[in-house]
Amino acid sequence: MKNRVKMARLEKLMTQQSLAEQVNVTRQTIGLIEKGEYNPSLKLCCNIAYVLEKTLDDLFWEVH
Amino acid sequence: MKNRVKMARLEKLMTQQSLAEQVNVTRQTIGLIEKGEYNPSLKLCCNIAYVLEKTLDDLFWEVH
DNA sequence: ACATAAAGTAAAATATATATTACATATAGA
DNA sequence: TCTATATGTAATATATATTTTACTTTATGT
Repeated sequence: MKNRVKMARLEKLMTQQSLAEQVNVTRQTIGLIEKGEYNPSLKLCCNIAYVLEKTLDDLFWEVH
Repeated sequence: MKNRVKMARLEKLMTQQSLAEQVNVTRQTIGLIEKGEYNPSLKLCCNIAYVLEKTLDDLFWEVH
């Protein structure tokens, strides 16, 4: 579950904590998603994408 | 969690059962996802998109 | 050197996605 | 009418995402 969340977050100069608050999860959840160790829910992915002003494909899609 | 899975599946003349088998979940899971009653995992969304030859955005993204 | 913010990490608890089993309904074909 | 296929739906069980709490590390500023 590699993704581009961390890059997109840093581009917006946003901390894990503030991203977490805006999408209503804990800092730990964001950390694990960025590390690729979680398989997050679609709803959470959408919320993250929305806050970071990206789309699902931008952050999570990879051509097989 | 509205989405366009059912449309994409029908376009490929594929049954819930066969889609389910190709992404390794049960028929019921596909049915509930199509109804929008589940909040599927990212991994499952990616697998569905891959089998249906779509991207995440094609099937699951909606502009807020 | 000290303090603070940000991030890494881990164990246990909780919430929920998904599986399993089972039964019902609708439709199309023989 | 009978049969088979596809789908809808529900209850219970299981796997796992996410929370909670807590400790640690790293960097930055004073």
